[in-house]
Amino acid sequence: MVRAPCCEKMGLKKGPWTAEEDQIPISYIQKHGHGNWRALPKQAGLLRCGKSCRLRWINYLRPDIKRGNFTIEEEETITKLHEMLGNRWSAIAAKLPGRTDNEIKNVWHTHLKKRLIKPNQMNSSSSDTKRVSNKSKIKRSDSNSSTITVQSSEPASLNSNFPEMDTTSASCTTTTTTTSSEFSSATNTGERKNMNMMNIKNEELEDSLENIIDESLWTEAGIDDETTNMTISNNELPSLQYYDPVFNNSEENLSFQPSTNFEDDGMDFWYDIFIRTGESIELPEF
DNA sequence: AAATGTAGCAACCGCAAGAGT
DNA sequence: TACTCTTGCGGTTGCTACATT
Repeated sequence: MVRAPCCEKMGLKKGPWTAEEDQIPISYIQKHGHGNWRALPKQAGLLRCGKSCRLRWINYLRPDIKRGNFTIEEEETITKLHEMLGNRWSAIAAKLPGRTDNEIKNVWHTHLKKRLIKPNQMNSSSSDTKRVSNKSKIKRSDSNSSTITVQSSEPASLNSNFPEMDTTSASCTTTTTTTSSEFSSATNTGERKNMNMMNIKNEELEDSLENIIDESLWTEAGIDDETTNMTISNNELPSLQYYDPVFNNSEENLSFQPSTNFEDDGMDFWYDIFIRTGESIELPEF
């Protein structure tokens, strides 16, 4: 199939829409609807391509568009849905009435992603906050005592698994940030409102970890099945203490207990977070 | 005050899927 | 079945406003 000539070659306008231009598709669609986007600008007398009209309508002119900043609830929804669906913006937008995929995509890239990545970016790319880690390790034990450890100072080799991520950040640590952020919010300053979310059953934990750290990551990292632990940095939450999540055998739930064992590098606080099911764990020596 | 850097957002581009012929 | 056309999606770009040096 021969590609249609671009807008400019057809003498059509590109770039930002004016208020006058906006009125044309609005009144046309009010009268006729938008059966055929390609035909719409011709019939409405607009020097734009159909694609541009469609985009303008969907992202801006639609009457049911919700204006204004995203609420905290909306942001939380986006974060959770993105965790489940990935970059399927239209699917995420479908769950947020009045919000467009483009808008959600922008919010994700400009706000939400940074919130999740920030701690680990410091870990991987900021020289003055870099923790000296003698080795990267990602290990997983058997299903009954699945201690997950991500301790990465060499994330570059993992980037191919997460092409959507900022190349300046560590894929490995970025991936685990989702988990660590949840831990942070669950344990920060005694605010335990998210604890229920983290009180997940063993299988769910396994499932969510499978989503967060897929098998190719383990392989790519050259990691075998042994022990695991996770290291994050966090100067966004200076009041956060070191928490040692200890699996509760009787309830088969994941729970957290504060620990006095934390490390101060001078610039940042660093936390090793252990996810473990089945039995209590021994903290390493720093 | 000017230059430079950064963030936010609207719009564009290329590709793929699905419908129609 | 093959081809054409349209639509929708996700990635990317470029403009503008604001912040910093």
